[in-house]
Amino acid sequence: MPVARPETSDSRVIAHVDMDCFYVQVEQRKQPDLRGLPTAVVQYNAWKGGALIAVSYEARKYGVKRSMRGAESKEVCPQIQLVQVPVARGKADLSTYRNAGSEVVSILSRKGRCERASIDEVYLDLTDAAETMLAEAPPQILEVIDEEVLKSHVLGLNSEDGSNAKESVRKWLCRNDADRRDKLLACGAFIIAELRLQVLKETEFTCSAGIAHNKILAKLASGMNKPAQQTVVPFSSVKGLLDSLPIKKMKQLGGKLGDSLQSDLGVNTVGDLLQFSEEKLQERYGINTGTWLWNIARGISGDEVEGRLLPKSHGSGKTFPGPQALKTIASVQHWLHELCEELSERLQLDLDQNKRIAHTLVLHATAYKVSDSDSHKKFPSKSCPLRYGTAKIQEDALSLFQAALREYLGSYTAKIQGSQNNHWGITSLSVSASKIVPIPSGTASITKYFHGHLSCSSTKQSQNNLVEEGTPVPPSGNESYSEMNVMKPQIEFPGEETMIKIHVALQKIRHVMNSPRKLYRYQPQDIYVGSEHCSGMNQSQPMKNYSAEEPCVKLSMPSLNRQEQKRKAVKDKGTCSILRFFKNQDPSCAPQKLEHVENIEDVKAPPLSPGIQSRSNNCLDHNQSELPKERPSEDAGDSNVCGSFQIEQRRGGAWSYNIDEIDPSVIDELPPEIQQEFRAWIRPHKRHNTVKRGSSIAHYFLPTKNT
DNA sequence: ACGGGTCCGACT
DNA sequence: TAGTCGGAC
Repeated sequence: MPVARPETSDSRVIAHVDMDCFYVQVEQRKQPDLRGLPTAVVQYNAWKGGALIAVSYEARKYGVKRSMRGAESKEVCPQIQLVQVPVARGKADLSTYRNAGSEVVSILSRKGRCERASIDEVYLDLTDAAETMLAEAPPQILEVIDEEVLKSHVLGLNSEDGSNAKESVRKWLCRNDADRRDKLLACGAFIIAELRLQVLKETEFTCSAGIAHNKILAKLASGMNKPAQQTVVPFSSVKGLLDSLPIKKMKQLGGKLGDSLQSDLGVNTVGDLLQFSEEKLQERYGINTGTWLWNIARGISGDEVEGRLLPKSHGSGKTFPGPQALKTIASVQHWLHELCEELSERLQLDLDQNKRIAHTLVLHATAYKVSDSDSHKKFPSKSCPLRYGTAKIQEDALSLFQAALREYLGSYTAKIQGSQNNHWGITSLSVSASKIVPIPSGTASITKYFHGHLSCSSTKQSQNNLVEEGTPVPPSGNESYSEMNVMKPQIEFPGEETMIKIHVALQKIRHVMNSPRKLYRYQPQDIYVGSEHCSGMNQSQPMKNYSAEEPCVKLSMPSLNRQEQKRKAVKDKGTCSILRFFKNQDPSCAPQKLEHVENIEDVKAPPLSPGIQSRSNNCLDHNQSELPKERPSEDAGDSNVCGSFQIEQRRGGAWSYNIDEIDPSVIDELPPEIQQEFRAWIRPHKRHNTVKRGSSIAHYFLPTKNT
């Protein structure tokens, strides 16, 4: 449960963007003939036409639902087009959808801090962008307002149905006497409309969005008008919205907690929660959940947009329902091999593209067992340090499985392994990789080291230059990789093996030194400090309070000043409206190659100053890490790169990270300047509260909760 | 005997 | 910490 920040006057601008039936859209882009037709994506066509995992809005009109079987959907909608999920290694392969999701994230992350919430959803913190717009180009001064903005739904606006809806939206957007918080939301609506249009132009995907003062309300709103629409929740509409909102509609309350609220407390709407004191809720649901509920009832949530563009883990799994259950070790091994191969491939991609390393391998399975006293026992999960290389992962996964199976079967040990057994069956298997952290390129000496190989002599100076051109560096010295990427194209790596040694060794040190992030629970008299206790060396947490003079945001906003100019540029293609965008596309045509569509940056942001301009192109500052870059053309198999991992791992007694276990000889092999930094890391570090809070400390102060 | 395959976060 | 569990898409 996210920490709720009891900020009653939250003036952030948060957006939630939700792709419309995303998998369907991905398939429709691949196969444009399917556009406009009732379509669904199914996987595993074998049994009853496969299971639907995404349904187009055309198909939904016929009553087709997710979780129908393909055959079932044909019954209610005979003309439905069913597209199969790609299969690789005998299992569903979602990589095309993951990649499509990344395309979207890379666009949405241009205007502010961006959090990849799932394969097809993101949160954006547009506060700074909206502030800037309000200061420099508030809606009132705009002569022309984009169609897409006028089509926003504004909750609580009395004429939502009237024919003059657009006119009333326009009035709301431009109200001069409005609450400042609502003015900011209005700016957010402009920014989001533009981003959604940009997504459409560059990817052909439509999405819906919600704009509100916090994540949970934005999320709620984004689902209210779909597809291809956006919904704003003005501050003054929150109470009215929540009063009548069925409790289970709220994120996090759709499951057992929502059930309990209904049956145990008789709470049917979010508004009903208002009757209960915080203490009462805490008493029943615990201190965290209780406080969270109390706040949610009031539309309050301090959950922050994280600034993370990449997933935190990778997994690959498959179910083997009923009769297909695996009953021999050999078959388990076979499937583990398939799953591990996929996982390994994705890990290798992540390493190549994002310079990240996963540290933990986890095996999950479900199983059944016949006639045993505790046949209901769950199959335990097992994990171990992750060694790179497909074969290693396969080997380790199998060991984990066997350990888990022994535990699962208990005293009841199976003797026969070769052939069928009658005691147990495996109904699902999955392997996943977690604790994925960037390889440490941010530390000064390593950056220097790289830079040295770029034939820049003065290391200190070059470091500074890099920092200036790259991303603002959080004081903790672990940041995103913009700087690496800046130089990447030219780098001759100084021997990949050496580098990997450095990385792994540094990772271990960090691993040891990182204390787990503590949940900071709000107490009324407290100052809010988020969850930032020990962000020091953690995987770069974004600065929550990056300074107001972020060049990136500043720069992108003048584009809104040039609203009209931009309109003209776009107008040539017809209109800004998303619906009209599609009308203008000849459905019989092959999809346009969008790579060649003119970059809107060029249209809207004529060069200001060269230095700044280049920054705006690299506008990832709010975000922890970069999106995957183009796939390197060279094949990324299990290369020699992995070899050095293993050497290193073996020497250290690889099964637990202990700082004492780091082989000093590894360090000795490193270049001198890195050695030095290394030893500094090993020494007790004092980076506790050096986190720069920036000028807006006030941001962290809370009004005392009244009443 | 499940929508399947993944992700995430809290709790202990 | 590793492992479990719940929730969501």
